[in-house]
Amino acid sequence: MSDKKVEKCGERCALQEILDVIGGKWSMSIIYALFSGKKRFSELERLIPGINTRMLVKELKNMEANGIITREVFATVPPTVEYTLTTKGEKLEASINELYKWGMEYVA
Amino acid sequence: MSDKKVEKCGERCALQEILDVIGGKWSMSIIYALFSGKKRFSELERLIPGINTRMLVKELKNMEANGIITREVFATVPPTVEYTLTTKGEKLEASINELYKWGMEYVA
DNA sequence: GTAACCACTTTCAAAAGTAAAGTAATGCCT
DNA sequence: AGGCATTACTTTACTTTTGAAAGTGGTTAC
Repeated sequence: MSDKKVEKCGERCALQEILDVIGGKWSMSIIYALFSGKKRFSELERLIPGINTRMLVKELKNMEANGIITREVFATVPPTVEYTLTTKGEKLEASINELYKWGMEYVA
Repeated sequence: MSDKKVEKCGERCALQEILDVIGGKWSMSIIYALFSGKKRFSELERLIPGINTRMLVKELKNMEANGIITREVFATVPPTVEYTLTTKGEKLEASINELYKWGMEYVA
């Protein structure tokens, strides 16, 4: 009766968590961009070609809610916001690099 | 002017390829199910709770087009169709297992 | 004073996803 | 012989998500 989540869905639960974090169309690009250190909103926008503001905002919010990034606001002028990977986020590096290698190898 | 794809987008191209394959809402679940061997359409439907027929069809077609699964039809009655991972598909196992471990570790 | 910078928000159309029912060929049961 | 089940999908109608573009508000450089 304890260990709820693991007991309840185990494998599939992990899968759900993963998909919620990296399943989105842009999440992986964002995480990838953040591997090289914290970034401001506009930096991310420039680093990820094709993304639009709305989606970047949404994904960042989702990632913050999922605990894989932190958002820090600076009362500068103009205002500055920095996004950083948490430990949980950083731990995705191995997985994403693996996927990445696969992608590089299999681009037809 | 040659080596088009690599030259044109390099890193980002690999990312696109990856997302096209595992970025869809259900792709990873399907690939995961196929790691344990070929499956029929209805087996996949049963193995992946929550998916609907239309989406399963769509994802399978997409995966076939992406060369990560093969589709084999048997003229039995009722007809049987088997889906199998290609080598390209199988090569995703390491990456997905990595992600998987992450998911298991960080399910809050 | 007006144009630009930053980090968003809003609006609306388009694309993607979901649910549920339908299709065609056959076999099994009664 | 009629009806139901099985398999692998289609089709239709609908909801949700995403995308493109313009707008907001405070400040500062020109």
